[in-house]
Amino acid sequence: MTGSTGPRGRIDKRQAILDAAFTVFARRGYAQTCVQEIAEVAGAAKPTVYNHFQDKEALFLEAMAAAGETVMARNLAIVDDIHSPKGDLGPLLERIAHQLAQSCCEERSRALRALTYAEVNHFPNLLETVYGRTANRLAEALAGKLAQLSLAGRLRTCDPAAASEQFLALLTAPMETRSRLGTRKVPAAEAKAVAKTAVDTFLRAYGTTTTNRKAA
Amino acid sequence: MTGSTGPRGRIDKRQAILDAAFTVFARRGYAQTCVQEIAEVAGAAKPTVYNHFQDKEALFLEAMAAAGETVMARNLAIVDDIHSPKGDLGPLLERIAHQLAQSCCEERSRALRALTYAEVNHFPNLLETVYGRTANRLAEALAGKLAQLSLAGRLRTCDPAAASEQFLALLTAPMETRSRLGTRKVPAAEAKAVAKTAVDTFLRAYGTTTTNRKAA
Amino acid sequence: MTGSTGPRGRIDKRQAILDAAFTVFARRGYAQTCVQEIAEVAGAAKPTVYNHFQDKEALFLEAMAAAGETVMARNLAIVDDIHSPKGDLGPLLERIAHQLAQSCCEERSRALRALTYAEVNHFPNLLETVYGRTANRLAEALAGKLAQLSLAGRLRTCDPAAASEQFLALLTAPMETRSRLGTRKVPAAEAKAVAKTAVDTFLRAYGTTTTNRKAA
Amino acid sequence: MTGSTGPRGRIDKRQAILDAAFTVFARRGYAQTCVQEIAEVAGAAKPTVYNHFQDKEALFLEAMAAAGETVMARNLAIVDDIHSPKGDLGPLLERIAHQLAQSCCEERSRALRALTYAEVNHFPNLLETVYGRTANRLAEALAGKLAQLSLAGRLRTCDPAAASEQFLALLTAPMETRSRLGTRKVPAAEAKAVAKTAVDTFLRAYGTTTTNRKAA
DNA sequence: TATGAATGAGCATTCATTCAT
DNA sequence: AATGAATGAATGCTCATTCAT
Repeated sequence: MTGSTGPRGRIDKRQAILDAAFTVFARRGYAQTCVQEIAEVAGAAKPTVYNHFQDKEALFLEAMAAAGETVMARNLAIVDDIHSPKGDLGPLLERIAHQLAQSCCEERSRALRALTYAEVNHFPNLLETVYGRTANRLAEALAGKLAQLSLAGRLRTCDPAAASEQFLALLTAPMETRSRLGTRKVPAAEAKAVAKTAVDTFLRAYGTTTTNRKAA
Repeated sequence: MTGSTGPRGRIDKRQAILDAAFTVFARRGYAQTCVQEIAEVAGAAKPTVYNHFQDKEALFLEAMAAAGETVMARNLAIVDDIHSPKGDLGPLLERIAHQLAQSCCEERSRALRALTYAEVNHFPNLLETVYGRTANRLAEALAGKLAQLSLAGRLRTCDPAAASEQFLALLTAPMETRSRLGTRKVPAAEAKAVAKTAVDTFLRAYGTTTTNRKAA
Repeated sequence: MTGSTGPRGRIDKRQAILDAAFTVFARRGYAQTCVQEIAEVAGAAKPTVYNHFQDKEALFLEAMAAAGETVMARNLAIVDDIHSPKGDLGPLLERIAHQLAQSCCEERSRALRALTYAEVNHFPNLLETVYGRTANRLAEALAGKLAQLSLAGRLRTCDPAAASEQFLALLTAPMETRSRLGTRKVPAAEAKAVAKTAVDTFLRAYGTTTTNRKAA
Repeated sequence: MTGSTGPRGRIDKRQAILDAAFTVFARRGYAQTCVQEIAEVAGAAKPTVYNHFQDKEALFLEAMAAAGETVMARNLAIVDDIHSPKGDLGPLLERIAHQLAQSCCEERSRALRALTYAEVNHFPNLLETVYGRTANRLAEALAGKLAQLSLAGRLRTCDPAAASEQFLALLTAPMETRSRLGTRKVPAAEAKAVAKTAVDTFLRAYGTTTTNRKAA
């Protein structure tokens, strides 16, 4: 017995609306999205949407924040796997890089970026609620890990923030191009190659002799 | 003598509308833009807009293509300045990098990217008419230059396309972050620092001993 | 007690819009009619019109069909009164003719004809949905009655369809002229005279000796 | 020498516009017609139309009047052929009837009727300038001829106006139906049959023994 | 005279939002 | 809480008409 459907129903409905909202916003953009379609996708009536959210703007911001939360959690989990390995650093970083590449190409992630980009003029809050909590947060987490590797002597002494920024740059920018702004699915092999090339360049720039790169 | 203003009126009006259109589309996004505002900014009446362009979509696409043309021309001109210098490669690349960084942060450039990103689902043509003619074209031009440097022994043997892709990645992605998706003007000093760091990493990864980097 | 006004509201509104639509279309013609005026006449807001009908075209077609339905019902009822009388056929036919003359001069009927005539090029469907269900249907019903009279020996043997066609022609065409295409109300006396002359000619052409016309 | 093309050109242009106007008005109806299309069909520019005619309304009225003139002339010519024949009246009337049937089915004629019908509310003048000069005028001319036949003893004593009215009614109303309001071309054979049936009924009602009908 | 260009006014249609149930 | 119905406010687009050449 899961209990009465009363309070549970509400929560589910609210969540369903949030999910539907992000889906439709992602598909059409903010202005082209009509609340009617969100309601339909959520399996609710239009007024129900307004019972849960103040208006279209609020719904958009909440849906974006929620999606940002999800994306960030996944990315942080990936980065959190970084540790100072006993052997080569390369394979570890490549695995991480590949996972991040996959993650940033996934639909929700792409939509989040596109919507933020498109609407940041109209909703400056997105910078904090979304960008700050995803891109920035990820860069910080990665910087932390890189600092540890640096202290452990596995990377040369450097500004971890800059290193993190460049690691992500070498990863995300090429993936963006390869996916044609997200309109094309990047084959796993290509994503792996991008990750490998990124790590290769990264280690050439930031590695130490103890990094034990193959090339060394 | 600039000639009579007679026939000029037409061309100027059309151009004025195109310019106004890009300005307003950049400010508001495609759907939030109303033709009325474009007309006002262009100093014309609404029907005049429709005399020159089929409809809002066509106007958007033409305005985007024109802006893409402009942006591309500037970027290509910057890259075209690359040559095999007698002395250090570093200063040359840093100058190029700085100019590109400035260029990609400039308003038109940013708006073009944001609008393409936001509307590529609705107007798949943008991929060709805008993205292909700006980002891709720039990457190709840079790859050509890097290939020459490689042949000249100033860069290690490498895949010039990959090198180009990474050079641009190290430049544009950090600038994107620093400018907070274009909502903040990046100080010249910061842009210069980004350029320097990018070139530093690039040369560590792709330079040769004859590159004569300071660090060497 | 007519019951709660709750669910009625919907049906009434829709009907009110249909009625208003026909009124305004009749007054102005299809293209000159603006939905705004229909809404006003119906006591509704413009979007309400669009909640009930797909678009202006659909509204027009439904309003025409509904009006056709009404007109047809009345005309069929009139014709249905024809029977084989014991005495003279003349008075009966004259009564019927007079009623039909009145009916086809009435505003709704005239408007239906005029609108069908005017828009049949743009809405070929009108031929079926309106013309077929009014003019044609009436002619068929009358033909049936005339066939019965013929079998009863009250009319000479003839093609009932042709007789029906001519009976109606003798009635409607003159009424059309007399009413100046519907811009003038035909006095009852004049309508009666038209009916009488029509029946007179009809019986001269189709009557038998047992018809017992005065002239006989 | 036909002289300079100056004044001639103007006249031709004006006529071309009038013709084009009627063509397009007939095709689309008054309100749906845009001056642009008239200009195109006439091979002129829009302002040229306004150089010749005050505005759209004036153009419409003139085009209608001109078309009415043409139609009337043809119909009067047909009726004018009626004379008191030596032999049977039937064949003569049938020939006349057939010609009138053809004439009233012809495109210009139909369009004139439909447009008058549709716009008589908006342009009451049409009643005089068009209807009066076509339908009424035709009925009068025919009445004159029938009066002569009556005096000549070839038709029974009667009200010639009523006889004329009914003759035309028996002709035009069925043709209207058969042509599905002008959307279908009535085959010559069918038109001939309608004419024959009309004349048959007419002579049964208005003929005399000297009419020498076959049936007699 | 004829015309390319420009415009004021208007209209169908959509949509976010609110009532009444 | 959820919804069918209703609406005020926009917005894209068209068209009759007028300038300026």
